[in-house]
Amino acid sequence: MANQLSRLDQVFAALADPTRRAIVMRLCAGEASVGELAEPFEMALPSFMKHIHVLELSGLVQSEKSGRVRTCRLSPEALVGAEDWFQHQRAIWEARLDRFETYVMKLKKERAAGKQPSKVTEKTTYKPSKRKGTE
Amino acid sequence: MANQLSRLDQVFAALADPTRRAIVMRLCAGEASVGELAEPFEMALPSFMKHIHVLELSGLVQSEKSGRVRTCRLSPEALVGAEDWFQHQRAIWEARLDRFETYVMKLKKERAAGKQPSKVTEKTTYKPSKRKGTE
DNA sequence: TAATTGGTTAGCCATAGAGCTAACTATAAT
DNA sequence: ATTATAGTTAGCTCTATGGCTAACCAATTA
Repeated sequence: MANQLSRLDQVFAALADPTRRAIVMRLCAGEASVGELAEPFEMALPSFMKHIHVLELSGLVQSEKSGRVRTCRLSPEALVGAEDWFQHQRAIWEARLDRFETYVMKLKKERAAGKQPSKVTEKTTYKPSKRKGTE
Repeated sequence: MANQLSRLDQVFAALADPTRRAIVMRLCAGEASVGELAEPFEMALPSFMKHIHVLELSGLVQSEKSGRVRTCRLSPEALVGAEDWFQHQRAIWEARLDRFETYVMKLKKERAAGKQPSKVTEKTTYKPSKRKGTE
């Protein structure tokens, strides 16, 4: 489980490089040999191989050698895992937005009732009473 | 547009660090000051501030100083942008899977008709005729 | 006015990352 | 049996990253 976290480290680190993202994109369209993958890049093969290796370590790519050619394919679990992380964050984010909406609604009602909204200045746009409790 | 690509670099690089992912997760639950954000970490403040800075450069976080306290909030566009990247790859990946399904269907029909499937060995599971065309 | 708090700047260090060349291995092709 | 192809290994450079301490503002608070 703690291992899963470091797996996310590796996946995001792998995707932080444009060459590696291009490789992943290419592999989304179907498997390919190292040579085929390397062709569009002006990079020396050993440098390119390092990228392949990083992708394999991250779990994004699997490869298998048959004869003298190594064939690479996408291993989508890692990709999906990273996507899940975003969706999870968005869920939290949107839940907060919902709470914010209801908060704003309450403010509007208070203003409609002529009350002073309790200390909301321009700077502190959203300041829930117990900020510490949300961690 | 090429700038968008390097923006993805920065977003993924930012998210590759567990400290920074934790900060983003924390900010999903609502804005916070640098001090509040730093508190759970055993890191020296200047080190922590570097993480905040990386997050700001990536566009994931915005901050504003009022008095002597700097308040940070999530800036969700960058997050959504990265999520989009995954969804786009998955769309391509799934389209290919669909094509693969129809390919397998065709194979099955051929086998049912007693034909030899044209050169599909155990190793080359999916080998569309024109692989180069898919780039 | 003096002391505290909340960040910030500057500068150092150690490791990791991305690139290279050169030399090597093993499988195909001639 | 050579030669060519497809990767691989080893080892180097250079820069970026993540961490630290020490010293330094600039707002609050006492």
